[in-house]
Amino acid sequence: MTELENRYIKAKRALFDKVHASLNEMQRRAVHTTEGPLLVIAGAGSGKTTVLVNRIAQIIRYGNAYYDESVPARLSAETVAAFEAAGELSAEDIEPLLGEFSASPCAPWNVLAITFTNKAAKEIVERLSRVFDGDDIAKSIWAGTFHSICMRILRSHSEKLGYGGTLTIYDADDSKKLLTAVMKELNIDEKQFTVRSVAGEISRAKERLLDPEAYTEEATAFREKTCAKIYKLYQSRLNESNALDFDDIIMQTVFLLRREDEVRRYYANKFKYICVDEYQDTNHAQFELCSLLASEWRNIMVVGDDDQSIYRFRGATVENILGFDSTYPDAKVIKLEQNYRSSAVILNAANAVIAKNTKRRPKRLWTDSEDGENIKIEECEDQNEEARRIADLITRLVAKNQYSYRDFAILYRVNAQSSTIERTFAKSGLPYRIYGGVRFGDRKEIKDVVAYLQFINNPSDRVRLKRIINEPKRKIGDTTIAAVEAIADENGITMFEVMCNADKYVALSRAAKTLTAFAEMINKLRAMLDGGCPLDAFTNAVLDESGYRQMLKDAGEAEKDRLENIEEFVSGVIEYMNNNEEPTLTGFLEETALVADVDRFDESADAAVLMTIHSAKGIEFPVVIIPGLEEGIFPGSQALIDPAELEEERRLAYVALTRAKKELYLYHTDCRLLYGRTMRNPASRFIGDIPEELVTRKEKKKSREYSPWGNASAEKPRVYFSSTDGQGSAPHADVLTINRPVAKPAARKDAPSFAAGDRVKHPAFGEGEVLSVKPMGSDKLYEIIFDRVGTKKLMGSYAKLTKA
DNA sequence: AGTCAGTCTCCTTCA
DNA sequence: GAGACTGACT
Repeated sequence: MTELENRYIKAKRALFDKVHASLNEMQRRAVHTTEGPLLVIAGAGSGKTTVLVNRIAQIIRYGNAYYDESVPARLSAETVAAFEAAGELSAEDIEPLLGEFSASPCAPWNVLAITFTNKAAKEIVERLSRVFDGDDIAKSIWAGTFHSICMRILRSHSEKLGYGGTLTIYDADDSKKLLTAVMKELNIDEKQFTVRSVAGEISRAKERLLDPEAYTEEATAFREKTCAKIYKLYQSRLNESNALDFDDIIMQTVFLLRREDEVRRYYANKFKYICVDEYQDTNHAQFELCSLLASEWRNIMVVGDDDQSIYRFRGATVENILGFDSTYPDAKVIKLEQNYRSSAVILNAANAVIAKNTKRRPKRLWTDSEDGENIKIEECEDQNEEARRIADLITRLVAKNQYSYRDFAILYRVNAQSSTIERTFAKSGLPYRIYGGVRFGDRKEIKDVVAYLQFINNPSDRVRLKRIINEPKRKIGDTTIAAVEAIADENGITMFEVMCNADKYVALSRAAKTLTAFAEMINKLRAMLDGGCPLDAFTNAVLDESGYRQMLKDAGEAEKDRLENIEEFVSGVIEYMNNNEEPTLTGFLEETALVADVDRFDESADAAVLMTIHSAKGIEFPVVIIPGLEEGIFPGSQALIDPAELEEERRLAYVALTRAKKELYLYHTDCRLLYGRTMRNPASRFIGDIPEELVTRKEKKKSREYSPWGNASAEKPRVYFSSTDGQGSAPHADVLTINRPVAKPAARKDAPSFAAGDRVKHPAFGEGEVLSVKPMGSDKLYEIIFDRVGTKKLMGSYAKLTKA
């Protein structure tokens, strides 16, 4: 290397260091390592997304310019002259020279970024738009979930797939329905083989890229052989309906790339740079997909944290991230261990808990930040006291103006824990939001309407046909449906074709009229669509022609919510039309299938957040509260017998602890009512793993005082905040006194009172209407239906209600 | 075909 | 303890 070249490289690197001056050393190294396989182990809160975004920006701006090999064979006369004039070139001087001849900048569409959630993909695109000051570049990179990327590939090569007509995606619910039908058809004993377990088995087979034939070959035990039979029929039923389940989307893409070498070469050449987020959550099929896509350029970067692998139960294999450097022996490994999120105390506690795992890459997070508050551990009598203490804590800290409600997150192991907490919060008027539960797209009415659209779009879809054929009621019962299906199978045609010609089949004579009427309606709607009817008008036509809307209207008050949801769905269609230049029904349906929820999680509301630890991954909160730290709950009961399961629970605990920025509160109880049973469990081993010097324990009140009714299941405590004067309607007068919160939420003696029918406003829940008022001592319990969040019960003196 | 009562199940979850 | 599901009855 000549003297000049050395000076050139030095100047070049100075430039890149300057561009990324805000990053730390390791982050910068990750951003600059653009060539070859790269594994980035990104600890919790270590700036993973920042690295990902900056690295993609670096690639698009400068290609492989950082690298020595990218020194031009001969520096141009211009550069040589520049060096001669300046002696040493500064960072600024080198930039214009760089782009011209040494770097090979990379077109954005040659970059592929794969994530697990739409939210993560969206965040990458948004942050890139900010870097490039506009959408154009950010929108042209291929960024998306595994499933959306695969659908994009599958769609472009549908002719090679062997599916005829329009593809349909079956969600977990549809798949289970089909599976139930298949198992019934094969006379499988439902006691011995639950749909749930068989669905899991097939899902795992697909994750391991075993098609029915390959799976059958592997099957030895009776159980596997039975599953093989089911899998075979299930898969052929999917094919008949032109349907893919979620696992198919990945598996069929891998098969396509393996089978069609020119397709593989096309994508592998196209994607010069590949980034995979949350690599610890990938399964075998996803691993294989990445390998195939990276097979030409081998510029594959994977980011993840083996300590945060918490999806083993859905097929993720930590081995992918643990073994990345043996899959790619030339891989560079960079660890991001500086944490920018949590206090030192929180971080040390998390380190101590995770250190007990054996299957992990050794690492230790560190931080520059201060020690911070000790971790508080509280022991309670039962889940009711636990919930009350949590409510008190939040109320107290908010009253001190230390935090707002939105700064608190209550993270639990199982959803069943949420109900007690929710009830307690509602009673004290403490604003909260629950994440999880029934999603918009999972609601029956939405699934029904989507099924109509799916069926019109793809009339071979049997599962959706069965869903809508008698909804609203058309007097087409199970017997008729079974007859139609049998005829379709015999003649190798679709059920819909049978229905169109129902009058020609003797077996259907009785139902022929209703069947043809249904078929005509579908054909009419199909014609509207083909005639270019806009999607929103079309959706409305479907709702009217099918009688679905009328059915809900007729039900009146009982189905008011559903009717509203349907109208919201139509708004969703309009939104899709506004966001897409060429809106199509197929496009809309695919988006609905792959985008779980239009984030209905209102981040702006000032309310405490309730969610499972799993759904909290990737989010941070100033104060994290973890209830239920008991053996058998967290770690869960299965973990007590299975060491691998225990390691997963430990990782889950690590994720939970590292969500906290400033303060951490851990709760455990002596006895707990869960799933209708009262249990007594010792405190979680994870509590014991935290070094004592980081902990402040809060003494339990003497149990005699706290539990006058003894066994929690013996008598249910009712209302604790029943009145401000102690004369309430609680079962025991002393209960009321003793259970009064240590620091009560600010009760308002002057609280305005409302009557049923009044419109009221709540700081967190928004506006609503009072449904009923029950006097409780000197206070009132309101049942209010809020416009946005539904019905809540609130105590008048605690809830900050105003007239709307 | 629809309703009601008894039965069963229950971890975590994204596409 | 709650919700989903099943099966018998009308």
